[in-house]
Amino acid sequence: IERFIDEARALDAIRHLSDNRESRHYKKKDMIFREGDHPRWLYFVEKGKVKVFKTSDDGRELIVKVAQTGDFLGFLALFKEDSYPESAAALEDCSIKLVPKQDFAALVFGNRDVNVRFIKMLANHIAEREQQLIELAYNSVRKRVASALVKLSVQSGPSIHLLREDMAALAGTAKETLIRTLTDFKNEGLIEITDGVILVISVEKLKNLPN
Amino acid sequence: IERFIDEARALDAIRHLSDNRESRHYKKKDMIFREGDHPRWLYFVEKGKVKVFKTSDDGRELIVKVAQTGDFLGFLALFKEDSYPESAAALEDCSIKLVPKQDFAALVFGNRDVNVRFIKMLANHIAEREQQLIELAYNSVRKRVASALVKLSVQSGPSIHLLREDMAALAGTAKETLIRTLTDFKNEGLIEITDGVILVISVEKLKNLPN
DNA sequence: CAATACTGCTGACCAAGGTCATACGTGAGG
DNA sequence: CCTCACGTATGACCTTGGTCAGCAGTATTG
Repeated sequence: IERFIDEARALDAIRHLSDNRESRHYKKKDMIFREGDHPRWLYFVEKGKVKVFKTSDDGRELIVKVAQTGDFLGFLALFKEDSYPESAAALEDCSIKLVPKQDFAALVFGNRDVNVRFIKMLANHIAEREQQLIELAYNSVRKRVASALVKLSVQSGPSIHLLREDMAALAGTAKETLIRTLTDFKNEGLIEITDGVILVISVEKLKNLPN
Repeated sequence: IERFIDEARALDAIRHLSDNRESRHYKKKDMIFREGDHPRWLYFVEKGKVKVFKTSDDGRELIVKVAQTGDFLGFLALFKEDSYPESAAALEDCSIKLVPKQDFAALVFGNRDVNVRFIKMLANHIAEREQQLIELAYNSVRKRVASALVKLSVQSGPSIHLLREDMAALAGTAKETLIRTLTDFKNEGLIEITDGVILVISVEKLKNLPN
């Protein structure tokens, strides 16, 4: 399959996609799009962190992904052609570029390198979601919280600045249970907490948690 | 995006992909491929039902999808280019055609209609998995079992012939709990059970279960 | 034909974790 | 300056559902 793609060329084309677009500013907690909305743009995160989440019937949130600088949002709806299957909101102040969906589609279908790259990205997303599925199904809250901490620290460094409510939504548990688990980890020396900001001490131990 | 695709032509090309391939026979419970295996073929289900599942660290199964006649299996690994992120096994005797992965790749990247169709399919898969994610995270076992029954009856009729163990793996719960939930549903008149075969009586009530 | 799986089902028990209530500290606004 | 909103933290309680055990019925094997 490698013969189908020039990785560098693809990334280049994708990067140019967001050039010269008007960028919009969102403040912490602002909604970017809502489950059910009709898609008009593809969103490119220029700066800041964004949560992508689904809401259950009784209003509880599950964060499916934390996107940040360089990530695209909302590409799913472009191919379902009806409405977003998820919502997105700013976790901190951020600036986001809006790419008209036609431009994105034209690039994906007009440029073979981008096309292959995009398919790979979709395939990775599926694999990622399936991994989350077994974890949610059969792992204890303790392991899920640990896994969330590891993911966060891998993608944006050991210092994690997130609302407890959002961390809970990321681990798929209740806020109180998350807090208790964090204090456990603190007492076990796996993390430190100062002014609500979590500092991951031992990624390795968090990864290889028993039970 | 519709301007990019001729739906009928795509389906036609895809159907031809599996023509003139040697078909292999699997008996109930035979493994088709294992998580971690290296992919060589794409699998096309000619006849029978197949479970696609992941296994947790402690050996418990979560069925991610029940595939059947007309479905393709194992396409994920073709684009991750390393190994299957899931396993597949026959739920009943079935015959499956093996398509060399190069042929599939050539079709996907050589035929625009198929390309668009395939991307849509991947996008739908992601949306589907995300739906499963919130359900697993925040719905009671009762609702998850109901949802599994609905999905199964929608895709292959009201009469469900599955091992309790597999139904449990589909709902992400323990075998015993699944059985208890089924007898509840039976007592409430939502399903009937004769010789272990489940007959769904009221899909609507199962869909709109409270709590 | 006996013996040993395998599958469906039920009971008893217990722990993980969700819910509700409350308290404390901090920052914003009147 | 007081009050209110918000975020973190902890305690008490109780439900959901997982685990272990046992049993009956049927299929499979030597």
